[in-house]
Amino acid sequence: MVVGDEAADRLFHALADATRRDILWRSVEGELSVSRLAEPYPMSFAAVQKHVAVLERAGLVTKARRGREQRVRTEPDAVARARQALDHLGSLWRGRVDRMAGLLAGAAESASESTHGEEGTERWA
Amino acid sequence: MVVGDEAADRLFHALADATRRDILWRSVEGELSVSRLAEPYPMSFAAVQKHVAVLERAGLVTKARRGREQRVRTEPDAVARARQALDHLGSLWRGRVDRMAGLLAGAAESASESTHGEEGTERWA
DNA sequence: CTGACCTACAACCAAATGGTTGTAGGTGAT
DNA sequence: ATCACCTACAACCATTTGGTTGTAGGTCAG
Repeated sequence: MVVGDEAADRLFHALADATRRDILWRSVEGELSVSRLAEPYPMSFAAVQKHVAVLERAGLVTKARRGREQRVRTEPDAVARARQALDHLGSLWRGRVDRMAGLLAGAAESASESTHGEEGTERWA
Repeated sequence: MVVGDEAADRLFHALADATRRDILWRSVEGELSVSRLAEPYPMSFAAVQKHVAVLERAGLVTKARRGREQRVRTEPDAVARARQALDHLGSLWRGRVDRMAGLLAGAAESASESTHGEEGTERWA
């Protein structure tokens, strides 16, 4: 593990399963109990429980006791973090294109710091 | 697999590993050969080869023969797709908040189609 | 042609994943 | 108190994953 970002590992891993994404989708629309969430899926309740646990460890959802059931709520900050990561990747790519365009154009503005490298910035914000 | 979106599975799974993210990051900055990419990591060349294969199956990178080596290039469209997916999730969440705010405010603009449900839209675009 | 290098792929292995069933602890209603 | 329900968690199993080594095919330089 060269870059060692456990949080991003958990985040993307949690998103890398259709059932979990579906759970997340449905949790966005309203807080549901775990058993209510489990109903549509062709698997045991325990399996869904595990999926929710994965989402929870990734910080994508939180559980809150509401009487005897436990309601699952999405945590939008985590989603925003994942988006930010991909945004950053996109900006890197755009930066590369800009740099190449700059080379082709003859490197007019050589003093610009935005193309300097940016090695010090955190990779995942 | 309730929603059955294999592409999203592969996409997020590919992103769910620090080494693969690092490879992707470095590939954005410039096309490198597989062996050049493999150099920094404390694992065998074959292991890195497998990581690149995972990124390739996810559509995140493509390989192009350049003489005897094979240069790895990032495919920005796939990154954009992943971002779109998370954007959609974010917009769903925002929509829910708006809907709740609307309920609290007394549902002034009831004719708005933006809060109607949107069940027909593809989940991953 | 030979040797060095880059790549591809198979075989194998330990560990993690995704699923199951079973058991047990709380909570609410009767 | 009892019953029904929701949840948590352990034990277990098949498959996948991430890593290894080894073998083999191309491609460039000498």
